[in-house]
Amino acid sequence: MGKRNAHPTLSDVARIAKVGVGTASRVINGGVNVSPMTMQRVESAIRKLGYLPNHAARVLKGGRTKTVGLLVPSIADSFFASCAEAAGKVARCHDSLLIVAVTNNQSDAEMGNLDVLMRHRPDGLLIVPSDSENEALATFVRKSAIPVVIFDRPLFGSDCANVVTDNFEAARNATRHLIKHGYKRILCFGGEPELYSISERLRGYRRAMKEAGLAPLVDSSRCDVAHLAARALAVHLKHARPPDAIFTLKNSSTIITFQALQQLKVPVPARVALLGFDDFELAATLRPSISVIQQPIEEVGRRAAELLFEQIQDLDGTKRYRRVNREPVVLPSRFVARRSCGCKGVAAGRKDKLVRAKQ
Amino acid sequence: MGKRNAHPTLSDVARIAKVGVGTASRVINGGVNVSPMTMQRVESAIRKLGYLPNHAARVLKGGRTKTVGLLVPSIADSFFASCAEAAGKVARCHDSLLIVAVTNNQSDAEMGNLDVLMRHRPDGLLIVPSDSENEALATFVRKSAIPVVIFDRPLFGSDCANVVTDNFEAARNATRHLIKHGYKRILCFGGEPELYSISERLRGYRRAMKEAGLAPLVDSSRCDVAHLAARALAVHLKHARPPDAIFTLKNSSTIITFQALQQLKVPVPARVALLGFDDFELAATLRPSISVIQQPIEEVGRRAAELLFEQIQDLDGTKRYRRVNREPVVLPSRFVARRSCGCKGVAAGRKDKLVRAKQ
DNA sequence: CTGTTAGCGCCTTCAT
DNA sequence: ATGAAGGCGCTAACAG
Repeated sequence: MGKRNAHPTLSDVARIAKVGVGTASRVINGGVNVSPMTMQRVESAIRKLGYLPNHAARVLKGGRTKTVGLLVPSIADSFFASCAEAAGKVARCHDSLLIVAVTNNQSDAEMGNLDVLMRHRPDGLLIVPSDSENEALATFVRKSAIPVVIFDRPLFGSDCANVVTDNFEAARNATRHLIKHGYKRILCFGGEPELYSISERLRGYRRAMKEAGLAPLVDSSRCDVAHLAARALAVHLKHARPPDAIFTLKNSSTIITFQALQQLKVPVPARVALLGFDDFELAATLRPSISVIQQPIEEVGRRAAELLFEQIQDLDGTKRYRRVNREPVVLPSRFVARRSCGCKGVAAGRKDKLVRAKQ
Repeated sequence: MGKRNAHPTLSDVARIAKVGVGTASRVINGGVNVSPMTMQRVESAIRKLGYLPNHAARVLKGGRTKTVGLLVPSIADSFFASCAEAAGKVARCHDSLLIVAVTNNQSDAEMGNLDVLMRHRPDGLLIVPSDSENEALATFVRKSAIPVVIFDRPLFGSDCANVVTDNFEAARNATRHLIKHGYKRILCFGGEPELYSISERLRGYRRAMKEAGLAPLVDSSRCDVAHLAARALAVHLKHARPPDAIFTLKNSSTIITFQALQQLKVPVPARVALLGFDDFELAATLRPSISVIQQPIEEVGRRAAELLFEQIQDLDGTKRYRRVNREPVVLPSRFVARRSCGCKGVAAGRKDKLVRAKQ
């Protein structure tokens, strides 16, 4: 029974095949300069033993670890999950695996987990910074011996590649869209403004309002909890001059707002229009369907990973890693007009493209 | 500039601190038998160098790798993403990291990725088998030198721990619920019956129907594509005796069915009731709200990981790994009555618990 | 073509 | 309390 034995080593293989370890090594590495017959013997020994190269030993020899660290706020969040999947695909193409750590958007957890991650000597790092101004993280990244790509948010003071979406422009356009519909009192709601992406969206909103000569109306009160959000909205709605449209700054805000509106029995878009940043699976199925800004989620993950592997491969050529102080890659979002903003929405019967394929 | 240098090693630290590597080693490992002064010197050297223990070297010495392999169909799927997050939390408590590989439910990719995973010598494996009857996988698992926990689905012919939900019972109960409502022609729709969990649900449905003396009505046609599903449903609805209720076997089927019904302008539940397996974020927000069976998703991931670490720790005690041929852990699902099945749903104003917290 | 050997970074005795 | 030395599994360099 070769069952549950400790892992066989290359010298086990060599012994069984009656060759030297060097030869055995050559075989697992493509078998150059090995006679066909020897090759056969070694290969059968490998099969017989169920030999698998010990990754750690290879790493120790100074090679690539064929792992990439992924440090994101959460892996259960659909946005980051999709990014992770896309990045994982790219990694697999480079024969690499993802090592995942989560931050929950907390800077202390972030640094701690980064530390743990680094012990595994990943060939590169894919990071969504919990805080774009995290000085410690920026310093770490600057000193890092391995390539790093920051995505979804920037990291100020770091000099590495960065992939984000056009939060500002997209929000500005979306707000303009609402303005074109004739709405005057557009409430900008939800989202934590300390996150860079949110603040950019907020800035886009403000800009568009200003350009149109309208007074901005912002409520950044935490709306993580549905009933709190409902209460906050109720207050706005009872105002002497209530908002005639709401622009929500993130996925969950949009959903919570919609739920609150539904609960308050406020007709959408008749009395209040709704437009959200970030698409979600059922946005087209809700009644009314929700107009949104759709970020190229998977592309964010993919591009970030591609950029990372480009740099990793650069390292193979030159001895020392030369940092390319790239301009941030800004991926365009796309406005999806559905009904909640007052548009007629997509033609009936034409199915709307979902954000991501369910399997 | 200590910038972008290769990783400093323990002997670098020792040199700077003017001590032997042995002493330096003792310091990073808790510092027993080290004088406070030496300790200081070494610690400052560590900080100065930004030293991080090389994981690979430790592994090579024969210790734990502090990594757990996670092999799932997809990480973008909300079910597995939530499982992964929960498992990751448990792993972190054990000072371990998750190495992720995806299978896309394809057996060949599965074995290949498993191979890559194993090179990293994870301390244990968390697997969702792409196919419960995958003989190769079962054999691998049986021979595996490290603990394995299979979850979400069983793996026949493997003797390891298994965490699943009560697919059969939950489906049976749900079907009974529909029957209690008085529906006679209940269509069971969607889901690929080759997946064990789906087939169990189907079995539960059949059982309940049989017990009630009703004729089962099953349509397992692929409903991955919305318009195909719509067409299939349209056919059923045009039937001389159309179904008066639909029981969908998985998340995406439920959603697609709902969309199709909406498009066909079939009133729910008035003309056709709907009940789905698996909750989803907006199930309570759709009109009508969708009654579902809610699986304890995070608990699946958590329990699987806990079971795994139990076994990993067992290994520390005994030399050899003793396989505990555990009974499968069956986690109970919960029926959530909303309106689509004909129930009055949760009290208005009471917010429904979401499947998972958005952040 | 093939065998032998020197480390990679670390931890663990074993002396001191 | 500390330093020295062996070896974990592997690859690359060198000798045959």
